[in-house]
Amino acid sequence: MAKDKKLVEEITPMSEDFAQWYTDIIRKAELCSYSGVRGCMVIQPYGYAIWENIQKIMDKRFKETGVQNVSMPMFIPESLLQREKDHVEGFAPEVAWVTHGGNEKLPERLCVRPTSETLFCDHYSNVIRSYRDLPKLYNQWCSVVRWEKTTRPFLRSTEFLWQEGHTAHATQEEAEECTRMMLNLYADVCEKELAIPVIKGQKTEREKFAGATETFTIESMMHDGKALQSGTSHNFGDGFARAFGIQYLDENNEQQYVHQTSWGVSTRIIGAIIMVHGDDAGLKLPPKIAPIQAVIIPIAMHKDGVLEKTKELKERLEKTFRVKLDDSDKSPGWKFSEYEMRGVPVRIEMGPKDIENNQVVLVNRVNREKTFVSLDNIEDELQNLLDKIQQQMYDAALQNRDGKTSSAKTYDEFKEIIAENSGFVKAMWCGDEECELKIKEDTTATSRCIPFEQEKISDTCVCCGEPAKHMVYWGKAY
RNA sequence: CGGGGUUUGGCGCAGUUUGGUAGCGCACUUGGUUUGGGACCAAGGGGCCGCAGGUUCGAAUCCUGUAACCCCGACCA
Repeated sequence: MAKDKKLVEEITPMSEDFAQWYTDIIRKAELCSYSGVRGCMVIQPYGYAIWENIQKIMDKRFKETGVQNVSMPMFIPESLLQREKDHVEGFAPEVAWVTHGGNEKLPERLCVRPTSETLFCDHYSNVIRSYRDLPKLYNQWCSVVRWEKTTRPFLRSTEFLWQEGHTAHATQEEAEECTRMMLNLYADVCEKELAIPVIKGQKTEREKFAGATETFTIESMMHDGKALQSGTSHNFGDGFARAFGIQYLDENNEQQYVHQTSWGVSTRIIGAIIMVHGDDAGLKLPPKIAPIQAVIIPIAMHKDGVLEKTKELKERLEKTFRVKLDDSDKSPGWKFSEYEMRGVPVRIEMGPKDIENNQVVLVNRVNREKTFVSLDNIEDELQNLLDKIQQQMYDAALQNRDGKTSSAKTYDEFKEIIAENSGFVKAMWCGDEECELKIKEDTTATSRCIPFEQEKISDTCVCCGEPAKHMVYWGKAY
């Protein structure tokens, strides 16, 4: 259709330039815009509303597991940051420093938190005395700052919003269990609420968090086949506890070190939602987190009491759903495209013909399928359609991922797949960091994770041919 | 931090080669006609040409410096 052409002019087609498509979507849908500070973005109302919905869902789930919210300072004294060796080495290159308070030079410079392990540890060392004080299950919603070399909206910005959970436990088993539980929680939120299928697994030594004994991750695949680490959960063992002196007296009156975890999900997940679900017409938002679940478009709204009827419908539906009525004097066609671009899952058209027949038209954002439904049971029909869309989006994302996942037995095969079509490659690995590095140098692909669900592709490492220890997902990543 | 590109009303661009005081489309405002896939007519408003120096009677245009953004690599959520 000729009109469709005009529509896509404003959004670069994915197939032409995926990166430009991503930037176009963000700008056109008004998710965020650049600010006066390099790499820092203004998250606009529509983008922030998505974050708020994710927050609500996750916060509720955290609390169901006994987690409490707290707020930590945004500054970390340099000496505190340096307490744990691996941690400071990991983060020091990318921290911002505060050197002055007013006109006075500070006696010790303060780092703007890149993550808050050290603050939580310092606090825990002050408040934990007895096994009766454990576990501590804290979380905070905040922003952190990392002076990244290159930035991209949502995916990598200098300052970003996230939640960081930090827990302290009496035993290693408890900490390990918590680490896995939170990873499962993240995976469940991604799959059930955001309609993003994920692969759960463990990061290799090389890819794990600075200071952790083990890092678990959920990896998702974007529409272009690239991987995005979408959430992580770390087990710290007692490493931080030893560095910060976090000890408690156990039941036998003996001093013990606590075992800790931390886990986080950031606004990067919004980037995942955009890149997993979107298409050339714009965003597609999963109904469960869409700020607007259905938009009502009046047709010929100055005729036959259309406007009044659509207002009535809005008041009726907003008791159950997040709905918007667009009664601006833009043409209906403009509105159709606009709300598709903004990813609103369902469009409800209501015009004189519909009013005459006591019906409305529901249009599915995923496939533009139209259904005529009676006003009598509109609530049920809308709920069914939203559920259906949620499922369709998950299925489509899963299909895309599976279609771009392959396995390789030989190194030539491996290199060929990575070079031709980006995506996940399942291949065996000997466990040696040398091979990981070589693969990265040869192909730019990195180990995404050692999945919990192992398969045996072959007996030997895809790179060096030595006996294999694990099956690993490899891929190019954001 | 390396290699490449861009920067001119809100957005997208032309103008730069050959210096002469800024233009187009969309968006915006007002009025009217419209409305089932980005409507039409008419009248308006809006730009220290990224920033700082320099050359010149005169700079968006030439020279120097600098910043931001985008893409490709190295580092990360």
